[in-house]
Amino acid sequence: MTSLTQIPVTNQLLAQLPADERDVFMAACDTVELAFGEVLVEPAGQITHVYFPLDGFISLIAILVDDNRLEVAMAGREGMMGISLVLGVDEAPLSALVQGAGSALRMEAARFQLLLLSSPVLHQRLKRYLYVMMNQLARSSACNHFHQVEARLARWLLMTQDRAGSDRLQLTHEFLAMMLGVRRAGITLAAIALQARGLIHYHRGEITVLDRPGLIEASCGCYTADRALYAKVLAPS
Amino acid sequence: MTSLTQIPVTNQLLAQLPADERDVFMAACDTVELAFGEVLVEPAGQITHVYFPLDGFISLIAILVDDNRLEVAMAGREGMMGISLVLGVDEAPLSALVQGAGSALRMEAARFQLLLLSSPVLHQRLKRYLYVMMNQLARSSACNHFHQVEARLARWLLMTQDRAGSDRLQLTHEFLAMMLGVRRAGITLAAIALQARGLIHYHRGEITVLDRPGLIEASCGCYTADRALYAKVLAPS
DNA sequence: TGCCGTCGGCACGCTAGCGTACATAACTCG
DNA sequence: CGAGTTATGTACGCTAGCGTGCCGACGGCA
Repeated sequence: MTSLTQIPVTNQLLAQLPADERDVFMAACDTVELAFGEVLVEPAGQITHVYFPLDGFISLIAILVDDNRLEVAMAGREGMMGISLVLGVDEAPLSALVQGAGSALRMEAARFQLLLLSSPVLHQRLKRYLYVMMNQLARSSACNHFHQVEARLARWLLMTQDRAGSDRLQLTHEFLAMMLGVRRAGITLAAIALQARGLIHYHRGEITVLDRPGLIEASCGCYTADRALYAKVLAPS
Repeated sequence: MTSLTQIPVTNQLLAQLPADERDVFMAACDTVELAFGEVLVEPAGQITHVYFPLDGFISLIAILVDDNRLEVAMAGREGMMGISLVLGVDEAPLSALVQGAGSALRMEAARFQLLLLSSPVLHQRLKRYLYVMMNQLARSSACNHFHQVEARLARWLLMTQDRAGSDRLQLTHEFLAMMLGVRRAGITLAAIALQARGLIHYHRGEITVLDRPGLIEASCGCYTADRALYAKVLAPS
């Protein structure tokens, strides 16, 4: 637990709350560091805390009964982890893996559910976030099915860059392969192609985004569509 | 055209409500017939009504900006259409296509949102339904990515049979291809394989399920997983 | 009875991505 | 510096599914 004063509240779900609601809410949070690779919750496990990332970010991963796994969503400073509690269910549907180290605001689950009752603006905002997530899940479903690895990789890098807030991403091909549900060798080929086009540069576990507009063009429209929906539904009112 | 059993004309989201809540709710509904092929709402369109299917059922289809489309969920008598309103958003995220003709209870959107405020049990139940849907979306995402057409077809037939309440399904290969996001020829091959194993029989637009346990075995575990989650989260309390 | 639209079987070459395996290169740490 | 570990490049044959097109069979309807 560290002091709140160090880090500005950059979580976009909390940033625009009315001052009174936000103060009460923040006072009930503590700030924690998320370590890369940390597993915050396993599927069917109990959600003990909610997390509002500040500069860390989290991959939400579906695990099938045959143990195939695929990243289905990401939660960074635009979102939160533990959204199921808004629906009154404290069982985690997905695995949550810290993908970018950094800080997050954390609150105990029971306290969160209580506070929600007296925070109408936050509550409404989280419901809208849930709506966006459902859409993104649906879109990802089709995207993963139809689009090629290179375009999906481009999309994924853009999503990660947004949440990392940096053009340098700590990512190995191996890790990317897990996220996209493809072979490591498949990522290597796609990465080579993106690098040859001057869109990224990478070297031993670090990928640098060189040409963001170019990367957007190389990605499928799903990246832009997701962003547009988020902006529309969660615009500051 | 008959089923093995008489269909109970009840929607499972409404069936177990306390009598007072249910009576109020039902009184505000009217019963409508859903015609096969009818499009209840287009993505980005406004949700004007919610539907609680009785023996009809609806496919929810994601449409990408490049016009690829894929069924991502189904709503039959176990569910509803228009769930976004529970989140306070009256814009449809997905296309809703009537896939099985039949009846449904319908209510105007504004009235639904009002009634929700005075129906705590229904409200809680619908939030739980939303939780199940999110899970199913996530699972489908991975399923569509990893599993083969034959297994996915088996899963899809089982899901459809549950909602149709009959072992005879009106389905062409063409239609199935659209739902699963594959070629018509791909469905033909998968259907031939399932028929050769004695699990189904089909003939010009009608598929009969012959061996349900066998079909479950031929499907990926995703069918069973979805059912188990629904049963757990939406069990009669 | 014959016509025609719909439905399903099948075949062709093609491509993306698979599973696997091995080689090199770059860092880490003793 | 040298040994071990990690990250990436690449190659092989293989498979599922693609896009397309054609054909026959069925069945509704005149």
